[in-house]
Amino acid sequence: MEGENLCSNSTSSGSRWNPTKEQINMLESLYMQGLRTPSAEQIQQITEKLRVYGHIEGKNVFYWFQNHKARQRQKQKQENIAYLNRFLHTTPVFPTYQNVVCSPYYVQPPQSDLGFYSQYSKVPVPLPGGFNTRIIPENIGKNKDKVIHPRSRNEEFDVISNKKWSNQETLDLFPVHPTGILQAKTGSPNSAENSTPSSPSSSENNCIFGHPFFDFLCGNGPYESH
Amino acid sequence: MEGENLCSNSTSSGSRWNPTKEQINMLESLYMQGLRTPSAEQIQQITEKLRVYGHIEGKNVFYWFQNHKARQRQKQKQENIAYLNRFLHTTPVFPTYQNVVCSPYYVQPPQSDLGFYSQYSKVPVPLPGGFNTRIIPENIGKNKDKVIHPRSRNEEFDVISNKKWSNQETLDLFPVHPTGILQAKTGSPNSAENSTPSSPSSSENNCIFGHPFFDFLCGNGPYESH
DNA sequence: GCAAATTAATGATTTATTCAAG
DNA sequence: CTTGAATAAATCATTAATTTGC
Repeated sequence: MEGENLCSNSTSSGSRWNPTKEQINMLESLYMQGLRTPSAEQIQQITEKLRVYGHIEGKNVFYWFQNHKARQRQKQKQENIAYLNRFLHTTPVFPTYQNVVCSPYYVQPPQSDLGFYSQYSKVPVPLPGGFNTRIIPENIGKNKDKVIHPRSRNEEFDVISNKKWSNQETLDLFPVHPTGILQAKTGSPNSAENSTPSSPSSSENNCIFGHPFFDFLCGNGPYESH
Repeated sequence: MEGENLCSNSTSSGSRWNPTKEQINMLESLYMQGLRTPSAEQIQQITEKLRVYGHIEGKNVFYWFQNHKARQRQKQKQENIAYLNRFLHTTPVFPTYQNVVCSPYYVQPPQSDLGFYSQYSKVPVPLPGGFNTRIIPENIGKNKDKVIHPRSRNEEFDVISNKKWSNQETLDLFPVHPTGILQAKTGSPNSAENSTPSSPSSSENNCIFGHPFFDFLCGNGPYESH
């Protein structure tokens, strides 16, 4: 607990970077400030700053952000799902919002990258039940499968959506009993957490607001092929 | 104020849904949690929950999310533009980050889908400088194309070590001394240093979460936690 | 109290996507 | 339609925690 700098590789030649507490604290601090994908310049500067605490290279900083971002995202996803489940299944009343709003559950995502652009932050999020069915008003109770097509997004409102709604089986994400609490905190990294590799996602759909549902839903026919 | 339930169409036969305050509050709450494009199941459940406050159908929920998402996006876009303008025209220096970070301008993107996919929330955030170079470790210093190889990690760090990484000119993002105080740098921003659209500076923001903020930036002193 | 044996974290790589150019 | 840049997702591998037997 004392010699902090005994850091990592100072001794072990250097198999892998082993950050010191100070380094971690600072990196987390930056992350919290909103930094997500530092540019080369930023990495460089950060690295130099952190070097006073022990050996470190730019790539370590780069990887740290990559990993941290990805893992925070996973954690957040779990929490969000848990929250939603609780909401849908147990809360008769809603969090009223006036006091709440910034729900604790949703802290992470602020993705506002401070200085980066985040390529795509899509995280399909495997919804438990056979969700992702079709959301159109009409279908709201039924399901269909129609895959739409990818990439035709528009700036304003994306218009498309590609998803594959398959009817999956109900994952047990949603607890049967309302009493489930979100203790979450997964325990095993090993197992596959996201079993669904590619669930596509879609985007916002088009729906034409003037129309009574249907057309757009079902009638997605025309979309260009990219 | 009194009869909340006089909700919508109770009177007008049913021309169109007229949400009650409670319904709106709840919908917004969900939206804030990150919900963007609820699945059919979710819509169904939400609808049932909200029904206690007045007439409502699944399609209403569906449309509400569609509209709300679109409108929020528009609003955000305007704000981003406004920010950029401010940034480009007035701030010579970089927001140091220490105080800044959670920029207000960039609030929207939180997109962490609860169960939705967020297509891409790209808001490229016009980075001023010509950042966005390449951040990969290899490149971090090197330029080239040496692609490292798959799994030959023993090799030491083939190419990756960043060597040339250091010759950049120091951007003044980070104060030179770890002990620096957070008075930000205000130094000289010459280059493109900005990658962070950050906040307007407002005043207080620093210490947030228990983290030291960039000590390293400002230099509050290293301390270890735990 | 150790140190081998397990398990949990997390650093480092690889692979797949996505989108923009050409 | 092809290719390259950028990065998210998945995976691999090593280190730190912890557990367990002595």
